[in-house]
Formats: sequence, structure tokens, C-alpha cells
Amino acid sequence: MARTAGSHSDITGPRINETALRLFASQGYAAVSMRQIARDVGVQVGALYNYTPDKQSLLFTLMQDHLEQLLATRRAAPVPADPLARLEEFTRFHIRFHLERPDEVFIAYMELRNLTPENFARIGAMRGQYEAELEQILRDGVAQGVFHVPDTKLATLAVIAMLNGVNTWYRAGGRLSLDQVERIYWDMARKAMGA
Amino acid sequence: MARTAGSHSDITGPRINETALRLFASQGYAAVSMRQIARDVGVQVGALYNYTPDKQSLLFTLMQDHLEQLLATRRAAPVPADPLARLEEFTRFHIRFHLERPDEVFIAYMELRNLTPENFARIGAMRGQYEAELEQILRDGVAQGVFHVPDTKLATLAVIAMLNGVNTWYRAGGRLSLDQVERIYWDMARKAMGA
DNA sequence: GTTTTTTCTGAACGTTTGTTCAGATATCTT
DNA sequence: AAGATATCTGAACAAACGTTCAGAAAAAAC
Repeated sequence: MARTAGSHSDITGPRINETALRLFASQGYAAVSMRQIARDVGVQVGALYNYTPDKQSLLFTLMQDHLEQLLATRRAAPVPADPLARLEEFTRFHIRFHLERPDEVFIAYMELRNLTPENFARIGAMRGQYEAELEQILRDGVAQGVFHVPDTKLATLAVIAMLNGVNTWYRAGGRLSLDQVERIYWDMARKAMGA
Repeated sequence: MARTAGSHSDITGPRINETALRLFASQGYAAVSMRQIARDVGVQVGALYNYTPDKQSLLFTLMQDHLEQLLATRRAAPVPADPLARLEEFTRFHIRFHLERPDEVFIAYMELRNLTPENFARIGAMRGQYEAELEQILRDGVAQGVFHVPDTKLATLAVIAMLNGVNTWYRAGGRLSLDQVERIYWDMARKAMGA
């Protein structure tokens, strides 16, 4: 046997990424073997190496794609006039965007140590870019007297951490709707910022 | 060669746990080999099996010890009269206790998936016990009209997530003292609870 | 219809994995 | 001093690991 009937890189490529994403998220990068990915995709191990130079690049690509999409989506987002409205928009966006991609988010936070220093820095820079937007909102709010926090850097990290927590417990079809969750967390974030 | 001069289980046992803890935290459970642990301890691989039946039990013991200490320390903690003072005590305790054991905390949150379902449930129950105390504080506060949150369960998770975030960035000797960090986070937590 | 390119199989490679165990030596008990 | 126990070494096991590659067949290009 060799090339199989109906085989296409347009199909196999994405399937490898999807499978790796799912397995990395549920078992962890180091615990997933290339053979397991291949088995779930339905090919032999060797075929994976038509799509990635090695296992580590597979992980990096997944994280990079996720963060690029995060930043691109953010660039296309509306920018309300006042800091309070901007914080609400950011808060709701963050919850919605991250709840839609639990696997990507999980990997992007938990598998950083499996990146080369260079790739680690690249991912870190992208995340820093995202967080910088939130900090700017807080700084503007403090300058205008609508927020009251002693340290905008810490406040940024606190808000992000609080919002990220949603991903650990939220399940679609649960007790609360997505909109209810957004509203409750937006309320807590707003108050925590002293507004 | 066989038993080495000065070898004692009182020394080797704890050293194995300390070494495993450090390595698991920095590289992840799956990425650390028993041989690497043995090498860092200064013994051969086989010697590890005088102290643990297998690798998984080693991980579980570390997590269990950590959570048992958390609960025991909590039982010995003072219980202020009113909910507001109790929340402050809890907040400051949480930050301090967790910053003192970054490795244990990291492992207890990140390596849950490497536990058997039974052990997973045991760890989950212990963590639930800890979080239940915070939720009780919030419920009492809401009943007394000092806190204003629509959902104490969500508020509990939000506060814990926010406080846990400290561990990702705080480094001793940095810009802020531990007491400053405690105060800033206590301030945000209090406000987020509507007090 | 023929050639070229793309995509895959199947086997192989050297290394590392968790775990076991007989035997040897240090320490403890008497 | 002698015997019992505790602790470790060193070697071994089968299985799994990431990665490579020659060759075969399907698909695309001409």
C-alpha cells in the first residue's frame, strides 16, 4: 500500500491539527505520542511528518494560530468611547472568545514550558499585546477618575485571571446562560476596579 | 556495591519527594522520568521503588500532602466575627499560603489529569472543602447585607481565580512587598463582592 | 495517455521509558 | 561479635518513544 484513495493535504492537514489540539488539551503535550495522533487521524505515523517538521512545531503552531486569531479578532472589535464601556466590551469579549475555544486556551496557558525559548518569547509577546489593551483601558479610566486602582498592572492581571477562571467550570447548557455569566463577571470586574 | 554509607530512609524519602516536586513543577509530570529523579537525588532508579509503588503514586502523594496541609492550616486559622473581616483574613491567608509553595500549587492545579478517577475525586473533594469555606463567608455576608453578589458560587470561583493569579507573576524581592500585594488584592476582592 | 507530483505505507533506527529483582553492603538489634 | 534488617546497586525486561526513508499508489499536470 501507499497513497490511499481520496487522500488530500487539504483534509489531512487540518485533521492532524484538530486531533493534536484535542489530545494535547486532554492529556498534555508530553503524554501524547505521535502514534496516538496518527491513529486518531487514521494514518500511519510517518504521514504526520509531511505536515510538521517535528512534534514541538505542531504544538507551537497551535498556540500561535490561537493567539493570532485572538489578536486579529480584537483588532476588528468595536472601540466604545468611554473607559467604562470599553471595559465592559473587553470583559464580555474575553469570556465569549475563550469559552468558544477551551482546548486552545488550555494549551496556550499550560504548555508554554514545552516551547523553545525563542518560541516562548514570541507567544509571550502576543499575550502581552493582548493584555496591554486592557491595561490601557484601566489607565485611561484611572486618569478620568472613573476607575480607582492603586496599580493598573496588577489590576490587569487580576481581571484576566478572574475571567480566565470561567473556563474551568462553565459548561454549555448548565445552570447559567452565557449572557448571564458575562453580566455577573462584568459586574464583579467593574466593582473590583472601583467603578 | 549495594547499600551506601550513610543511607537512611529518613533522608532519602524526603529527598525523593522534594526532587520529584521540583521536577514535576518545572517540566511537568509526564516529561520527568524516574531516572531523572533518581539522578538528582543521587541514587539508582531501583532505589526509588523502596519509597513509592509507582510514579503515579508519587504524584498523588505530593498533591495529597499539599491539600492536607492547606486544610490543616485553615482549621488552625483565626475566625473573625463579621464576614468582612473573615473575607480579609481568608484573602490574605490564601495569597500568603500559596506564594510560599509555588511548586505544590502548580502541580495541584496542572497535573490533575494524571490521577486515577478515584484519586482525582479525592483531591477534588479536598479542594471543594477549602472553597466551601469561602462560599460560606460570602453567603453570610450576603445574608447580612454587607456583600452584594447575585451568585455566591460564581463569586467564590472568581475570587479564587483572581487570587491564584498572583502565583503566576509574583517574585520575592520584586517591585511590591508581600503585604502590599495582599492589600491590593484584598481591596479588589472586597470591592468585587460589593462591600 | 504519459509523466510528474503529492501523499501515504510499512519497516526500521537507536534511545528512553517504567518497573522488577537478585545480590551486596551498611546499619540496627540482640 | 553475630545475626537480622534496611537500603541500595547494577543489570535486565518488554514496550513505547520521535524520527527517517525507500518505495508504492493516487491525483494532478501535461
